[in-house]
Amino acid sequence: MPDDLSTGNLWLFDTRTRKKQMFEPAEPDCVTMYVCGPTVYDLVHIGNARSAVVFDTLYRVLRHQYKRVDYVRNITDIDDKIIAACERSGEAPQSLTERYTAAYQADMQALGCLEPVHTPHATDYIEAMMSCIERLIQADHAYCAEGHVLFSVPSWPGYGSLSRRNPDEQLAGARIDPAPYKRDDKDFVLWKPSSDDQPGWESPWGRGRPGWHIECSAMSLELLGYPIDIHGGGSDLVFPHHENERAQSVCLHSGTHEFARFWLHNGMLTLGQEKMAKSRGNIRNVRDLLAEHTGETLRYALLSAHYRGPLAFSDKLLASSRTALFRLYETLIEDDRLPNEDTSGAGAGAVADTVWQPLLDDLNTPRAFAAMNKLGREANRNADEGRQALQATLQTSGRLLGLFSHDALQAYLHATRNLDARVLARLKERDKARALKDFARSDAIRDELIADGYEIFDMGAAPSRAIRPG
RNA sequence: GGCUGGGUAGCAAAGUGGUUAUGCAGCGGACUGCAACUCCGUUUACGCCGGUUCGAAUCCGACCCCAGCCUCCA
Repeated sequence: MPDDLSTGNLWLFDTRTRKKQMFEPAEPDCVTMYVCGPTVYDLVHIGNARSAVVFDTLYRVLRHQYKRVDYVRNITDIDDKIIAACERSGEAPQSLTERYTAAYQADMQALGCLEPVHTPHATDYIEAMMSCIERLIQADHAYCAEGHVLFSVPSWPGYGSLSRRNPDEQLAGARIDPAPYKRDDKDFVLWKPSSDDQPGWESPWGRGRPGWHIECSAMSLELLGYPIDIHGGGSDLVFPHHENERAQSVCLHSGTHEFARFWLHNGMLTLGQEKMAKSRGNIRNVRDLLAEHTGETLRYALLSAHYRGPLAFSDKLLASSRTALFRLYETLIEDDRLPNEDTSGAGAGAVADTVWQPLLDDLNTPRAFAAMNKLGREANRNADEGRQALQATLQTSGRLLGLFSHDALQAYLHATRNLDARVLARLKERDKARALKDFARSDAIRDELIADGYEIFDMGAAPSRAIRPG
């Protein structure tokens, strides 16, 4: 257990060493982080979003601590699944990938994710990939066979140490038929031939397209250099994707210099008892969820568990997240006004130490949330001076986690306070009836408004109010 | 079969040798004409069996169960 938390250092759990380690960038004040983004052949589901939200939160924490954070999240826009989707629908690949890239970016923005510093599209880096492949061939880590270029797994003894697998002990049977042109069953594709009707690029090995793993090696090298500080992604990418990516990248650098100083992996969302996955048909896509919930509700739900563990996703979770979040909104909103902000929009207070410390401890968002809830309660308990300071601290702390954005608060304010004339009139009527102690009448009006989805608040001597939390 | 993680109250989820996690839900109270909101209090816990210890949910050992990866996957 890190004793040095009090020193203000960030500790992160590294998949490769299976240890929580103190993080420091290789270059002081400049952090490089690469996170695997989506393959854009469909709308993303909430499980995909978890990865984006988790690493966005880490990005925010890093930005809070370091002057510069070069954060890259790629878009895979060349892939067999894209080709298959186009064959089914008849749509051109570029049109399909552009559509789903835009959808992804809109969805992630709705979830409060900041735009990464770079969002490279794989198809813009084909040259870089070919150059990597060429170098791997020259270094005898790759070979050509029947229009394919394959990475030779036995050529690098370090293979398997990220995912802690002994390649020889993996279940050999019941998999895809081992391609006859592979020297070793474990070898994987760097470049594969494309038929005339498939997307492809001319290369020294014929017209073809890159394998999945080489994309990330090439783009991270191109944009962030070598090595990088942090490589992130879902835990289902550890093997084979990150294992392969690491093998390629390390073999491009003499086979001895480590590629990523920290490997971070977020856990899976489960729906019922199973992992949420397209292949199981149990997905909830972000687009549909956003029709029923705010982006911040989804974000709160996704961050309510520690990023490395599984999270049981359900409508109940969303409902409780929404209630909890709206309660915090009400704590921040005073007299139907948004809280004060400084010019940067960061919020007027400082981040609470009780929120910050858990984040430094391997991004413990549940503990940070617990601290925020305590701040909120403390603020509600305080009538005056203390209240404002606590509100400011709460707001700034939430902002750090990508919550309480100006837009979200304003939208909430608008949605809950924007009462039509009929409702206002009924409220007034009810206040009048109450003043006359005509409670049968006042309660009838209240029941009517509640039936319409309003919550009624009596304010003592002041006029009563209604909001509609939706 | 190999490799990872898990099993904490109604639900979700932190914590990890002795001290309230937290949120939602429930219950009781204050407030209220009654409610709601808010606040205060509070009921349900640490898979099973042993062991170590003054003390274990937390450490050790065995066992049971669950999930993920080994094939595209966040």
